[in-house]
Amino acid sequence: MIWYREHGRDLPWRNTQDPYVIWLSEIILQQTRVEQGLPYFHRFLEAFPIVTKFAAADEGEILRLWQGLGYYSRARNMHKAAKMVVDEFGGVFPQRYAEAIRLSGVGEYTAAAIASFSANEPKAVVDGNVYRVLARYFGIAEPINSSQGKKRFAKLAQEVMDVDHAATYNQAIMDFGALQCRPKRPHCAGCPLRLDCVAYNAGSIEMLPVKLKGKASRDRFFHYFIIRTDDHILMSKRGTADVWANLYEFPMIETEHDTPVDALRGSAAFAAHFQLDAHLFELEKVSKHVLSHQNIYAKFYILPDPAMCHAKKSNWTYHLLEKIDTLAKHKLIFSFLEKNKQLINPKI
DNA sequence: TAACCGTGGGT
DNA sequence: TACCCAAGGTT
Repeated sequence: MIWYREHGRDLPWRNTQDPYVIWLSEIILQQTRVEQGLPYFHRFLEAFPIVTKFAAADEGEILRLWQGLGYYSRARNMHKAAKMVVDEFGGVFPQRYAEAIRLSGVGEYTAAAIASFSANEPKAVVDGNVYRVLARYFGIAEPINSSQGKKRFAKLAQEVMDVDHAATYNQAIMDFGALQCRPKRPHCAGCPLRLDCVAYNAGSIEMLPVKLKGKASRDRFFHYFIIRTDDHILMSKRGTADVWANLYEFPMIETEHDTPVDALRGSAAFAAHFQLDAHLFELEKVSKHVLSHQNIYAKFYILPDPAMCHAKKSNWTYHLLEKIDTLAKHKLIFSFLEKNKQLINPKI
């Protein structure tokens, strides 16, 4: 397609038919901008040039490489998937849709991407770009995030795809959505499809696609405690049932409402872990972190005397100060560490 | 099936 | 500012 040759972006995973490399790039790019994902793609490919190396790594190393990308379940699912490739496919990464979709973290979109880009299997990709292009071109006002809408768009995408050029078609329609039929201020004036575009002719480009709104975010209040000896610092590994699963952070207490330090020190949760007369230095004002479905208000405190922490939870463990770089942490923590290096490393 | 899962950039 | 969006998937 001429348009693609002129405007398509030259990205490293486009010049390969290796399903492992395609899988790597597709998982990294889920809900992620190319500019943000690109360095991670290179980082992972360098650390794990083949899928068997990925499978052999430990989860901590993978999460550490993933640190900062968000949606950390993608990293854990990749590890599972790599092990599945070794155990169930003899270490040969599957190219077919029916096989790829069995892998953890690989859904319909990613399986279609792997199958079409690696083997030209005629499976249409349906991502945010495709929803937008189809909704506008065919003038479909059905919500793209309702279950019925998803089925309708998936069916339509498969019907209109060029089955003889699956890889090129899939790449092209996504590029078309990203660059030409973009969300805001699309380039309709010079669009080669505008004469047949239902939404363009109806003047409803800006209204499509339709997306149902989710419910509002909830507010959460996190209180983090910096507890260190001369050469160690107490860190806590998060559980699996909540945000930032399996990542490390400082020991913390969550409160139901915005809680001033004095009220915090009087709380049962505080008494469960700390001496009641423990000194507490408040470090920063509350910082707000907006996540997908929650607003997290975080405060940091220093507990100058580590002995005042008398009851450590089983997931609270001391780590050498010089080793905390090797722990996978979420953004709230590693950006705090970045801003407060002198607190953690007195040698600086 | 609707809720949940991060982070960053654009408007 | 507050919201939308970005190469989605799992439970």
